[in-house]
Amino acid sequence: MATARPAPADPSTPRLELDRFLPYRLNVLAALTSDGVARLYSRQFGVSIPEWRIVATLGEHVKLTAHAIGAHSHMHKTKVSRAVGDLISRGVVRREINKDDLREAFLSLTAEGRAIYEGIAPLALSYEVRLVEGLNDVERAAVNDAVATLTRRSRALLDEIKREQAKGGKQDPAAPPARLRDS
Amino acid sequence: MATARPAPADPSTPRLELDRFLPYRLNVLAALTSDGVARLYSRQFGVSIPEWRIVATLGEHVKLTAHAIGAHSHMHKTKVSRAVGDLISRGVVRREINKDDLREAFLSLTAEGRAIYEGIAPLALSYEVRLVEGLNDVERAAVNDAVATLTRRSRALLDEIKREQAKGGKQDPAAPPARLRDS
DNA sequence: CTGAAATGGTTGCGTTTGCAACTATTTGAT
DNA sequence: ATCAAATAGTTGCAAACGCAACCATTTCAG
Repeated sequence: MATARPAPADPSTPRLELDRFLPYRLNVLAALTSDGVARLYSRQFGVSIPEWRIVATLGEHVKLTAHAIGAHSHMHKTKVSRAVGDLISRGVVRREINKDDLREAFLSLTAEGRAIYEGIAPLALSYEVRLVEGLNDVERAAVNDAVATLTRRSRALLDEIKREQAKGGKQDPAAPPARLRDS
Repeated sequence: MATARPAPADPSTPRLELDRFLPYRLNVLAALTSDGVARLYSRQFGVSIPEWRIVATLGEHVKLTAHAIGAHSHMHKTKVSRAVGDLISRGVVRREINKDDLREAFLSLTAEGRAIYEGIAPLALSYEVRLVEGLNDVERAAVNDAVATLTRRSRALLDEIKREQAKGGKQDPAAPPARLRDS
């Protein structure tokens, strides 16, 4: 039975405050920026965020398998599969089976797809410019470093946690899978 | 008919690269950290991320309306409504109608809810500590500043964009609502 | 050479999501 | 005092999500 202290008022242990909590703040920030960019393109180009990620990835790399797109754009393979299917049926993306490995297929942008990419890319870039305008070069570098460092660190940390849980993780088998979705 | 230049090779316009694109990078980072923290608590406490946000918010503020929780934790009111309903039925949260305004109700943690909060909070804080370990004080301050500045800026920018679109936004009424979900 | 394991990709399914519409109550204008 | 607009919160619904299971093909071990 857990003894519930109603707020310990203990100054030694720092209290958790959601809006000082980094993962939470990062989620809010990420959502704000995504929302912003998406508003710039989704309406006039009729492209959702997952779709845009695919188009953007193919815009950079010309020809990729679905697997590679997923790896590069951090999307679940089913999400890629369905979005790609949609984009193909809308004539944005083209599929071409790899004859050397019949399991996979190379995906690329059609002319229409490239037009969409060329249309959205400047909008996306302009969003980024507007986002960091008001920062000087040093501050911009600091932002970039911060994001890079945290990403590296959080990746490592996630692996650590996974490993920890893989070891001692047979404790509470009654607990549900606990879907890890958004923030 | 859109003329699709197959990669302009124009060095004056900077090309878009997804993994240098700040909104994208922020989304990846946010997802990584969320995933990490959630793994620390979801299994042993049986609490989802939206639920944890509610518990955390109530842990700090003791007594809030659903509306206030939503505003504070950046969650859609239907998400709050359903998660709260769940938490109440599980005895984690208590609802108490405001007699001065019968539309709303004050929500607070039960003893069990507080126990969960007291259990998760240190885990969350330890995650944060591990995340920024290896950074010196200056770098930590830089991270905090960067997140704060970008959040402020992206909020302002989003408002600008909304205003722009509210004005000239009657152009393409055929475009679908374009749900703005995750990244 | 054969069969098991691995890999690329799709699909069925139950859950979660957000939007729109709704109820109930309060506020504000006339 | 009355009625329209605003606000808190819930719910129906369709879309989107991720997991697990699956098919097809390739790789690898013995």
